[in-house]
Amino acid sequence: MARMAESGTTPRERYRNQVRAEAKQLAWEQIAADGASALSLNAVAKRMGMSGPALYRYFTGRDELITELIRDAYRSLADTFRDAAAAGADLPDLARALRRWALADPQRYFLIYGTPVPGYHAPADTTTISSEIMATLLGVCGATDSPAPFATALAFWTRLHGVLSLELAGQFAGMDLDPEALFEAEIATLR
Amino acid sequence: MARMAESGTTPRERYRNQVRAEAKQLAWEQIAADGASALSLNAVAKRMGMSGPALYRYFTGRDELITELIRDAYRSLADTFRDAAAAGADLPDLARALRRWALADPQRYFLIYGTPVPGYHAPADTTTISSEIMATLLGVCGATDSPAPFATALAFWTRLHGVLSLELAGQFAGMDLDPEALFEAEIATLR
DNA sequence: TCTCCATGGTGATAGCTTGTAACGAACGAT
DNA sequence: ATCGTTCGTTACAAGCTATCACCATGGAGA
Repeated sequence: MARMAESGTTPRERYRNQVRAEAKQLAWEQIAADGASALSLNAVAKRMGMSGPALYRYFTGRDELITELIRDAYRSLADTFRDAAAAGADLPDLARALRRWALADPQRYFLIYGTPVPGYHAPADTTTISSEIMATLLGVCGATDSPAPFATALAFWTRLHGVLSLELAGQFAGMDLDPEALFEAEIATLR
Repeated sequence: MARMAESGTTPRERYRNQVRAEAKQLAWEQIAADGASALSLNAVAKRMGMSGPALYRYFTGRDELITELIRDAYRSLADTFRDAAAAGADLPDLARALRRWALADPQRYFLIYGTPVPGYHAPADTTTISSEIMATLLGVCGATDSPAPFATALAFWTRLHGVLSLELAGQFAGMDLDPEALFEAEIATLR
């Protein structure tokens, strides 16, 4: 075993990472189609051309795969926020970036902010990324010299999650509403 | 077959309703403990002392049981709102009644306003009850002579759902926050 | 180059789930 | 008392998670 520069550049590890990545990709598709509760390791494995238990060489079980997806979702949102902030976004810009990110894959949003599973406890590093997200948000609130940055950040979080999650859940369906206008209206309340 | 006054007062129907009610009760307990996705017809049946497939005489399948629970949840919330409104509640009172109702059984709240299952389509009568809930809310908004009742009702819905769902999901866990104070602060924004 | 072992893939198996089918018992209406 | 609907049972198919034993392969070192 050559230990090899510690970054996974061993041919074996490269292949391993490739398989894991492909599995996660298919898992995302399955989740987008039928929701997280319908995610099946077996189905993913078969779609990859290998038989059931093979995937257990790559993930200890269904839980680890889902946890990995949750981690990726957090990471993706954190990156989106970081990029927006780095580009000099103000609060409305950040809000719209959030909505775009959520609309791109609603189930990904719900994986983070949706109905919690009573038994599940998020691993430490996801809560770390969560803090990173809040920190970025707080930074933008501070840069916009709002009177109370922390209160503004909280309002950003709770109010935008309110409209956004209801929109994504399709709760505005029947009633004749424009979700985007509603979202913009909530943005306008943030100071 | 005696057709009997059309209300289920036939001994057979009484028993049937009883079994259905007990099954739903156990289902609620199971959902409160492990979430809706972990609801198992089999487990409910066994807990009732009867063997697996017996429950299929009472529910066409898992979906019908869950749909029934969703219906009951809507009904319960509609009643809570109706009672509050009848007791002359103003907007803050109604908001606090909502929070109490949600905290009493978070999974019941999420059954209505939580992560949607991509395939599932709610039956017509639940959307009817949903409208009833919105109507009650709109009525209270009108009675409090707010400038724009509909806009106020919408803000009530989206903002309170925002804080409440994050609280119920445990998203405020790590950070040193008082959910009730946060909820009250959002109430104060409703005019 | 050859050996050898960790790695990866397979089928078999246990135990759970949803649901259907076939059979027998019980209950109630006539 | 009879007779048919309803109810509960066991048996079964198909799917899932997850573990196991076994076999092939590929890369690291001699």
